[in-house]
Amino acid sequence: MTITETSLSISQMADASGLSTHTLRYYEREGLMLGSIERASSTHRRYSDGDITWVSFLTKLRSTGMPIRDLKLYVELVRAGENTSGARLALLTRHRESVRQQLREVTASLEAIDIKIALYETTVAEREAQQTGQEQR
Amino acid sequence: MTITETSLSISQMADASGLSTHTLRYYEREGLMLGSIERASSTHRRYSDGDITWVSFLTKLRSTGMPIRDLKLYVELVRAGENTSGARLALLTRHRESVRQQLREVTASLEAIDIKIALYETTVAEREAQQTGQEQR
DNA sequence: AGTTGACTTCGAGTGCGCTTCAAGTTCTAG
DNA sequence: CTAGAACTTGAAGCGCACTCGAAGTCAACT
Repeated sequence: MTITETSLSISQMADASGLSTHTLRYYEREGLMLGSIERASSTHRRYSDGDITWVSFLTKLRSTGMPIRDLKLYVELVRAGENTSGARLALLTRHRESVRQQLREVTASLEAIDIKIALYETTVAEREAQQTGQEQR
Repeated sequence: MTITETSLSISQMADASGLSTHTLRYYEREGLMLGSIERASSTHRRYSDGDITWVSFLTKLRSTGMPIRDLKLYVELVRAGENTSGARLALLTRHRESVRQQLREVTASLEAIDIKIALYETTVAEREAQQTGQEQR
């Protein structure tokens, strides 16, 4: 049984996560990483499997609109240990509700845009038909 | 038959649109209004029915993430007249695709968050069960 | 006519999330 | 061993979309 321990350089991590190296360092500076990143050469970062998983979850929270401020709260709870699971659950549940609300709003606005598009489609089709008629004259 | 011509002050418009009076003036400054807003007292704005409809559509575009820059392009097309309907259709269609993409991404991230929440729910339930057990001792 | 509150302009300020810069250090390939 | 690419830090800068402040004008009520 071989355990494959992945360890990525910052640019590999950037590729893997879709974040820039700048953003990865920024997140670390902001205290969004669980612990301190291992340093292979005592200066160059090496990202572990755990780091990859963690950053991946951070991006899920970010892409659903959670502000950095709240990410900080969440990471602090995780660092504080198992007895904060209630608080973490509360935080995530609250966030989920806001995401759902956001989805409802975007979907509703999208419907209005759909209607507008449909309108333009008929307008454009009519204009094209008219132009074809002119060509026949 | 009575035609009810609505005409709102800026603060009424703010209430009606959900935007602040600051934002309404800002939009106007940025050239996002179709024409110039009527001035009742030659200084105080009066928003017409048409203005209300227009701002309402602007907010649909904004709430789906269209940047101000693109709103400007759109309003310029509308101002330029009927023969830009093809370009407007293209702009809106492109935006719709980006909104759909955005919805897909958020939905996917939300699923990951759902899974995490489910995990915490069992953890919290277990901790509570354990605590109850301790109380019984 | 006076007071209070809503309105005006224009420029500056804010918060967010990166992003870039500068100057130096370290790794890697030949 | 050396050249060049990749990495390091800390601070400054940027783009976006508002948001606020100051100083003054106008409206509506008593």
